[in-house]
Amino acid sequence: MKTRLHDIYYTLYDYFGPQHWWPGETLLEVMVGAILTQNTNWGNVKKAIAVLKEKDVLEAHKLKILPRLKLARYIKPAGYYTVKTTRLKNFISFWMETYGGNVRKTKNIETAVLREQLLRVNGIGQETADSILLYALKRPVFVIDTYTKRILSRHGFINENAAYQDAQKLFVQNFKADVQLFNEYHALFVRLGKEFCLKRSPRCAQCPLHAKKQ
DNA sequence: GACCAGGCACATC
DNA sequence: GATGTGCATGGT
Repeated sequence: MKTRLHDIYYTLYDYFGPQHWWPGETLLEVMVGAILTQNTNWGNVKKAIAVLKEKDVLEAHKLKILPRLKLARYIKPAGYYTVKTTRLKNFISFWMETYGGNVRKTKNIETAVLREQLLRVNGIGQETADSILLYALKRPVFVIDTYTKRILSRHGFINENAAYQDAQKLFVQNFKADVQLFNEYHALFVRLGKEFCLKRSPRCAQCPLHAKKQ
């Protein structure tokens, strides 16, 4: 059954086109990016990732043995570099110890189990876990971030202080699980958020969703 | 110089 | 369970 959430998807897709998410050449780059981008502008994350590439350490086994002080220095442009160093180290330990850094070993693990394992890693919350699940491990979970929440509440789907699950439930109930759709839809929300729904943006009324209603 | 950015954990009540 | 706070860089 078609709902307004379907209409919004097509409106955004027509307006912006495909977003080609997640930007990243390897699985690990996507995972690392998911942690580095926590409450951080993507432009800063790109700088940090560029340094990791330049230093040739953007591989699980290399990050595993990289001294914390060096890692902290490399990721400095992404901000919060002390906590993020710990978070990256925690994640890499989990990834290496549980799956040997090998995505094929996750093949027979249920998405819900993987999600719980990720959430148990200190420094990985719901959004980061879901980003890793969707964009790195290709599991059909919908990622809820600040922009998505803001847009959903501004359009009356949830209230402003709704829980993560409340927002996520909307997509579980209205769409059948589809990695490509969830990938594109979330990326489109972020694009819309960046361009039109900034906190003090005077452009909110001009966004393609508002324009279409009139 | 203020404000913002693709969160999360921890302290405190 | 809700609410507040620290974490930090770089662009606008």
